[in-house]
Amino acid sequence: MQPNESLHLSVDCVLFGYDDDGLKVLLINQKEDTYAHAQGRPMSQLPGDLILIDEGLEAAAERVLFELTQVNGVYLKQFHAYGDPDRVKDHKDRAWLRSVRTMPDQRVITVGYFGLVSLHDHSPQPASFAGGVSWVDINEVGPLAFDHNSILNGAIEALQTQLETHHISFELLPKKFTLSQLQDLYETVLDKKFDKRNFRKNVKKMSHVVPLDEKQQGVMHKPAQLFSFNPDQIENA
Amino acid sequence: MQPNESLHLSVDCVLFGYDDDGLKVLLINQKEDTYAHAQGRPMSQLPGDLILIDEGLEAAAERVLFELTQVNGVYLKQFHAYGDPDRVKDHKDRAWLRSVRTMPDQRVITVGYFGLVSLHDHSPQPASFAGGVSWVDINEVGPLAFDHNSILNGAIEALQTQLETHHISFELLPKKFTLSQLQDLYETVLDKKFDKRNFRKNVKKMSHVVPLDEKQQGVMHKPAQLFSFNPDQIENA
DNA sequence: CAACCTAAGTGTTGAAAATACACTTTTATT
DNA sequence: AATAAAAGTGTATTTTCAACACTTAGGTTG
Repeated sequence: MQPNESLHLSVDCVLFGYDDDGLKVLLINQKEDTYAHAQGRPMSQLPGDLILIDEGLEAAAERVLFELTQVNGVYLKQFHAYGDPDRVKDHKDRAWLRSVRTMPDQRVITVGYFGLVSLHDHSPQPASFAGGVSWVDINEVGPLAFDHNSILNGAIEALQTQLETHHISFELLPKKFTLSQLQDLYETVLDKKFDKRNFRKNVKKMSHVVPLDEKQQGVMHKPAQLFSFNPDQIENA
Repeated sequence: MQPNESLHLSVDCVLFGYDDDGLKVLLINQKEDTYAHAQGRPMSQLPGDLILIDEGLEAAAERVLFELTQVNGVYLKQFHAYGDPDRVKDHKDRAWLRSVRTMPDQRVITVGYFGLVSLHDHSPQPASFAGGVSWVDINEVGPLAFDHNSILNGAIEALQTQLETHHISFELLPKKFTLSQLQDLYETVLDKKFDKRNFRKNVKKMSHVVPLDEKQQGVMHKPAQLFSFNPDQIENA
């Protein structure tokens, strides 16, 4: 038997964006004339694409994100491969596939990457040509096409794990940030509350979080000290 | 452009076996007439195979392991996908590929799974037809074909992480085991020493490790109490 | 059967880390 | 000058972690 003679491979990207009003994911709304339906409504999906014949997996993920957001150099991490033979065979998804693929019935294995961008400084706007691309609050994501809800869940778990084990928070914050912003980030991503004083005690131990000679301005309360990350100091523990 | 019109997908399995003299990996020695060379010696590789057209990823990994060991139901966990476009293009690997593949020049993306078996009770012997399959001590693995050394390293890291976060040690131990065996397992896998008394204090807190009314026999020292795992009691924390 | 060998088994103490908790300060606004 | 809003700060308690040495049970040996 000729194995996997027609088997396709894609990457799907879960791009997390964070700002002061929460954690969001970049989703694509399927176009009007081609969309799939869930309870009569058009569906969204994660950005993704088939990988090119000579392209590495991470390179493919970078390409997909760049095409959508024009942003380069986002933090990207592979988290899981999804290969259920029927993962693109659901009825609701077939119509859309027929409209965009030359071989819509092919099995597709996909490798999931999650990416992190800060929406504070510069909001990477969805590239103009990419109609229907939008940031959706992580708690307001409805049913997605294919198995994208479970891919999203996998990405959220991976993000939570990494936030606790690696030092990636600065990927989601502005270059200068307050300790309250840092704490809000942890609370949002990990979905639990921290004690303010204890949290700050822990931050003081992190040598890569450095205080600046600068304060918040224009706020109608005591202005907070600003901090930044020194990536050189990230201790790999 | 037609993307990935000829791109292959495989699974590679890192099967860890454990017994009282250490942690081993199942490796395949490439056959005499087809082998690749490293410094003039035949090379080994991880067991793996192209996935079949209608087969799930985990199913493919199970099949590969069953064909080699005749053992079913081993603990299996996906840990990473490897997709460097050149990962099977090294000169030393080409000869072997030409001898076993109909399309030896195709790019192959592979998904890595690691598996766990205890070599205490029943040693799963390499299936007879699979010539040149053997258990190699984890510290004595030489250069492997393709990128299999880095896949192996990825598997070891994943195993270490999981041992500390999930309760998987019983997959590597006999059904009845002593606390010294359990400690040896942790020390071998994590490559560090533990204090005996502190280790045993921690084990007493694990509700899924239950003492039996049974002791070791035939040892020329104080016989140890036997324990077993109660998988129902594994608290998912 | 006594001496001996081997690994099993067992508690305490001090240090470090994690938790719980409430008031004062600084700025902008009215 | 009073007010509103979030920033910033210290201590006492509990829990966890780390270090450390002798006694016990069974088998073997002379």
